[in-house]
Amino acid sequence: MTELPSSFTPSDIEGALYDAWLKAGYFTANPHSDKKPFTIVIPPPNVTGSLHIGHALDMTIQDSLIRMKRMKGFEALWLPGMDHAGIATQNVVERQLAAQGKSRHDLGREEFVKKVWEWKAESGGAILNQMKRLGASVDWTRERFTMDEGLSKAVLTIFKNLYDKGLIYRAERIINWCPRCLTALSDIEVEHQEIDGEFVQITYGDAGENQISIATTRPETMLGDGAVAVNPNDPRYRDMIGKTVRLPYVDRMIPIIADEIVDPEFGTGAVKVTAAHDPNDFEMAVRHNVPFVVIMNEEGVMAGTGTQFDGMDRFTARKAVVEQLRADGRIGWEKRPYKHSVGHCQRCSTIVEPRLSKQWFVKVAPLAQAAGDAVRNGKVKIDPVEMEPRYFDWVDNMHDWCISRQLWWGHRIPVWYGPNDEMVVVGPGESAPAGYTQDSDVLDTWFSSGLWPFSTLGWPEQTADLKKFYPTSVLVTGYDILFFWVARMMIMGLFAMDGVEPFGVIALHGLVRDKHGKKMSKSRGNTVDPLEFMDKYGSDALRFTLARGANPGTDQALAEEWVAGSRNFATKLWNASRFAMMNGAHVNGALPEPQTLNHIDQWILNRLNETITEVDSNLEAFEFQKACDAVYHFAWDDVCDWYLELTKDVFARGGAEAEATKRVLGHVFDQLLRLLHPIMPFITEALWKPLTHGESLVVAQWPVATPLHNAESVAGLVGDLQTLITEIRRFRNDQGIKTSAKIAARISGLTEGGLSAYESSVRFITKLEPATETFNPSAKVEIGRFVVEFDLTGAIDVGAERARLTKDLATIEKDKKTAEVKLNNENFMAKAPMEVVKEIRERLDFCNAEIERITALLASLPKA
RNA sequence: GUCGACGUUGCGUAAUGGUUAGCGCGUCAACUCUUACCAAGUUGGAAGUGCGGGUUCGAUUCCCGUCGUCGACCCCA
Repeated sequence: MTELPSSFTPSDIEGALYDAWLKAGYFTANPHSDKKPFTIVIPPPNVTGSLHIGHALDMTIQDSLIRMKRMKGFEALWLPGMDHAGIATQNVVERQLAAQGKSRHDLGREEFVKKVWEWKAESGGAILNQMKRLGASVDWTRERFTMDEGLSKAVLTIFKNLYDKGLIYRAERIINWCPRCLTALSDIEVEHQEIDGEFVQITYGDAGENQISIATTRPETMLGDGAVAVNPNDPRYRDMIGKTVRLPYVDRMIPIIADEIVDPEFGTGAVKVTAAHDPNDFEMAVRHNVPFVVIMNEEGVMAGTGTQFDGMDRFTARKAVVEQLRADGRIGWEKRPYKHSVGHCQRCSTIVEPRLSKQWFVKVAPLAQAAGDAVRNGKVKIDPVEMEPRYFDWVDNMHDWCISRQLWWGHRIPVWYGPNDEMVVVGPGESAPAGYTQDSDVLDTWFSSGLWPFSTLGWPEQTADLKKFYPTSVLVTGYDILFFWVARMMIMGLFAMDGVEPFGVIALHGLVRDKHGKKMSKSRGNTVDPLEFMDKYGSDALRFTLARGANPGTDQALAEEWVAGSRNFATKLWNASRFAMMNGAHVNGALPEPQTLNHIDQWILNRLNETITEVDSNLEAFEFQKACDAVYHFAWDDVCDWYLELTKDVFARGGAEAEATKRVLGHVFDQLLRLLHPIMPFITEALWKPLTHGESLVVAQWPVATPLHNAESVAGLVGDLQTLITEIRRFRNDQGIKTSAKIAARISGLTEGGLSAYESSVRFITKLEPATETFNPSAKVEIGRFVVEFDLTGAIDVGAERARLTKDLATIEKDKKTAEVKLNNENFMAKAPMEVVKEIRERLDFCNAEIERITALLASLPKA
């Protein structure tokens, strides 16, 4: 009945199955259906990106949820897309131009942007095809890009709305400036790194005038100083407050001011105030009316100081300034190297220059308040809850958000300036008055990706999609971007959608680390390529490995061996299904009434039900590891190792019992494959179709548990059967009897134990022949109420048997002692709960019985 | 600097105030047998709660300290 090849080759089936799914339109959501919606928007990967193992994990989780919900009858929408990644993308294209000896300025803005679109068409979005390899059941008909027309309109709309409400403003501030990318950066685009710098004491003022020593790590910025600050309570400097001191080289008199923020213990206790090149100094300058002196151009080159240092790069100038100071005897102590942490551009690692400039900002306080409240009042749940403090930490302490970028690739700020400094914000469909020119900057990419959960559904239009699928059900992402992106979506979603949250649950997972729990990085050389793993072991194996390692909010380790292990699981599943089908497993007609089935069939149905419950509840709770473990052990241990082995004897005997078992076997595999489908979509589909002749697992119904009445007694009976078989196997193993060797044995106690019907199965599995007339029992194993006597005709290894029994005895005696100590402890007896005391008493009784039994067995062994 | 997390067999992890601390990979041993599975499989085995103190009848679990690892945030010029 089946043509399944004898081994499983993932690459033979994956591509074809995915194409068939697409062709059938299974992933396309219908906004007009009566089904309840279940929506996930993909955290949009970068248009320049390619699939790394973190994406693979993120997508595996999302796909598993979506596929399960789809099977449960939800109108499931998983919406894919990408963001335009302003700086990263612009850098890629600029690098290409640089290779031809050109810069973007040679092309001009319009041509350059055209070039970027061309690049996107040619090489952007490689990751989308890689998602297909993974089996992602996303709705490709709804693929979105943050620079699309619709999403751009959303950006304009929200900009205007925020501006009109006074939540966007333009101001001159100190911002993080990258002198290489020539753009402003937000706080989160700056990475702090420890570097070896210098810390130098410098004396200001000439002999005969006021003099004061400051200390700095950035000597070159002295040229832009507007004041020197001291602590008002510092006795060393109290008399100097209010006086002025001469700043060398620029020959400017600057005041000595007093500010509490100055730490008398640090450095010299006197701080230079460079208002235009340091955020703290900026604050102080505002408090004390210190002038802002800009001493560098946008490329970080000294300019406008009127000194010999003009034209030098900031780091060259640093050396030159120190040399000059030293020559002039103004240097006191010098600490070099001086380790301190300095901000670097996330994209190009250039040291960030704090720079005074006019930028656009979002006033986040009221918005962040709402974003925090949505979680505080339970509208949005963060899973796991332990991650909540991190979220609050962030949203409750957010600085205003600098959203303008001096780039060409991105959404251009919709503000136009008139000839006399007039300013208008131009919304969608509006146009600027004649003679106005548009702001040349673009918006931060996060500004548009913050709109993702609703801009992708058509907002600001009131589309059917928006009505059906917003708010989205769950957002799945790594905890590492909880603040970067999630907080921004909360802010934007609550604002744009009148307080309706963008998602109900934020399900956070961890990072994928290497086998030893170390962070993967190119410099460490411990990165892994998900595509390579898919090639070698199949997508299902990679998905299963990732899902099986995923505990909410915690990092997971990954090693190639684990992926190979999952591949082995897939192979096992393949062969077990082949076995089932070869033996006539089917799903035709109703499942027989459980009470008409043999105990083994009843037992496996019950284990199936338990597994369904476990998998279902754990998937719903994002407990992927537990769900995977449950289905893995059911499939391998219960089904393959026990059930299939036990059916062999049933099939060999044939008859009505075998016919019933074929139906049960079909049902078990049918349901097992459904359960596993969200996590391993390909192999399950490939097996399920020939087994059931159904249309597709993608649209098959999710299993529902139907517990049996006598589950417990059946479980007890099969448990006894398993113990009996295991003990016989162990005996055979201890005795060094070959697996294939058949030996004669007499089994007693089966009738009393309720297992008389299974003697044939036991003998089949353990290769025991019935006792004949010449049977000569030479060894005995007691297993509870069962006794197995073997005819080994002198072949018994008494030493091995004695060693084993002695060891068992020691273990049980230790247990007995533990129990006795407790029971003899007056405090324990007085204070421990009754159930616990009862348990310990029963334990003691059990130990005594075991000791008696083992002792007797030892005594019965022939002397060595 | 501030805050946080974590320390369970060789490695990665799970659970738990009270029977015998579970699982995967690895490892050791034996086997590969009639109806599935040899880049595999079967069977059996060995091996673990960092250290010190406290609370408790009882701590791997709760508390404190310590050591170690990792992370986040911030920054003092």
